[in-house]
Amino acid sequence: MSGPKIAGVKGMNDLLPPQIETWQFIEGIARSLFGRYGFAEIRTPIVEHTELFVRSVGEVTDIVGKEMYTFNDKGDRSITMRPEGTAPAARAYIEHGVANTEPLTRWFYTGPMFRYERMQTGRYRQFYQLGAEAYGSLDAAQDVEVISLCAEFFKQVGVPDVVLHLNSLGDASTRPAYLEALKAHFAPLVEVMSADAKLAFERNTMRLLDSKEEALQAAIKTAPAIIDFLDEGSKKHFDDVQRLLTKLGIGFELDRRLVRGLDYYTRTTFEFIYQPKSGESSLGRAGTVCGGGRYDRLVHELGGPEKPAVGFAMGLDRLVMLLDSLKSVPRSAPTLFVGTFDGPERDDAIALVMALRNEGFHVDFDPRGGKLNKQKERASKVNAAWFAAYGDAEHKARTLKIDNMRLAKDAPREQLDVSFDALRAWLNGASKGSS
RNA sequence: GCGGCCUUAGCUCAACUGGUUAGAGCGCAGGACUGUGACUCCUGAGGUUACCGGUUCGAUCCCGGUAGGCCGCCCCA
Repeated sequence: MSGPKIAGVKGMNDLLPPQIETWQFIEGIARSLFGRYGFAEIRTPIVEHTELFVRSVGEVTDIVGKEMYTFNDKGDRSITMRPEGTAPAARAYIEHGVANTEPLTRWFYTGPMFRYERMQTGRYRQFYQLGAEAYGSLDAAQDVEVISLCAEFFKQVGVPDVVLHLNSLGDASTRPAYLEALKAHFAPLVEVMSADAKLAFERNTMRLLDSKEEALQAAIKTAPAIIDFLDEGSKKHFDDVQRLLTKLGIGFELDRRLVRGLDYYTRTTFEFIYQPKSGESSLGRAGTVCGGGRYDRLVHELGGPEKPAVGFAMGLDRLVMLLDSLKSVPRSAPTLFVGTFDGPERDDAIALVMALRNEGFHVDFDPRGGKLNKQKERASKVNAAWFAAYGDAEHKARTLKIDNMRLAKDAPREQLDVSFDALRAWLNGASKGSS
C-alpha cells in the first residue's frame, strides 16, 4: 500500500518542535509588546484580488512582475496569494470604513506571505511576517513610535546587534526633480550597464543606488542624495524624526541609498539590519530583518480617504534563524517527571499526574510504562528538572522521593522527601527554577 | 529569471586514482536493570549511495537530464 513519498512544495517549510518554540516565543513577545504600544491584531485572508497588489505594490516591481502566486478561481477571478501585508491591511481598513469610526488606527498582523522566488538562506516562497500599520497621523511622532516599537521588539526578543538605517524619499512634489537629477547623473553610463541596470534606469532609477554592478560603484558614491532635494515639509518631518529618535536614545545611520522596493513609500523609510559586532552573520546576505516606512498616499490610491500611514514588516524566518543560532530561547521542560510501576497503585500515580497538570503544573510521565530506568531515561530526554518514582511504598507513605535531574555528573546525589500534602507548595517553588 | 557549487543511514560526516559484505559518531530500539545517578556498558535495527538514463567487464565515485539544497546576481523579509 505504500507508494512513493510526496515531498512538500519547494520553498515552503514545515515548522516542527522543538524549533516551533522559538516561533511561539517571538509571537508571545509581539502580542504583549504591540498591545502595550496600542496596536491591535488583525487577520486578513491569505488571498486577495490580484488587482490590489498591482495597484499598491506597483506594476513594475519584481514582486508584481514575476513573484506572485496568481491563479484564476472557479469563477474566473484573478486571485493572488498575498506577497506582503500592507496592501491587504489597507484594503481592510478601507472596506470596513474604519476611518469613519476612529481618526487614528494602529494595527498589527502576523502570518504567511508568498513570493515565487529563487531559494536562498532566509528567503522562502512561503515566509512569515510580523507587521504593523498606523493610519491617521502625519506627525513625526508616529514614524518614531513605529520605529521605537521595532527597536524595543528586537531588544526584548534578544537580538542586540541590529542597526537602524534611515532615509527619506520625500513625497510626490519632490520626487520628480530628484529623479531628473538622478537620471542625468547616470545617463552617461547607460552604455556600460547590464540589461538589468538599464531596465532599472528606465523604470525605477532609484533602484540603481542599490546595484552591486562594478561599473556603477563610482557613480553611486557621487550620486545626488534625495535628502538634498526634500521640500520644506518633508525636510522638517525628517528632521523631527531624527530629533525624536535621538531623544529616545535610538541610534540610527543615515543611509542615502536606502530605497525600498515597493512603490508606495513616501518620506521616511527604514530598515533594521543584523550586523553582529564580531564574526559572521548567520543570515549571510539576508541581513535585513525588518523594513518599513511611510506611505501617505496608499490608502487614498486604493480608493479610501486621505489617510497618511506608517508601517513596517519583519521577516520572522530570519529572526527565528538568528535566535536559534544564538540559542537564547529557553525550551520548555517538565518540572517533575513521575515514574510508575505495574502495580495496583499505578492508577493513583496517573491520577496524581493529571491532577497536577490540571492545576497548572508542568508534570510528565511515560504512558508506556516499562522499566523504571527507561522511564528515567525518558525523563532525562525531555529535560525534566525532577524525577520521582510513585510505587507501592510511596503510595502508602503518601510521600514522594524526588530526585534532582539537573546536577553535574559528579555532584553528590540530591533526593528530597515531599509529602503529597506539601507537593503543590513544593512544585510552586520548583517550577520557578525550570520552565 | 541568470551564473556557479552541492546531494552517501533520522542528523553530522567517512569510503586510495571506478573494483565488488558502503563505515563512524549522534539519535533510535533492546538488554545488563519493569524500584531510580538517567548522563555507564553491551547488542541491534535503519542505505536500491536523491531520482531517471548513459559510458564501462564493473560506478557512491565518469557523462547527461530531473528534483531538492547552497552561493552570487536580481530583488527582498
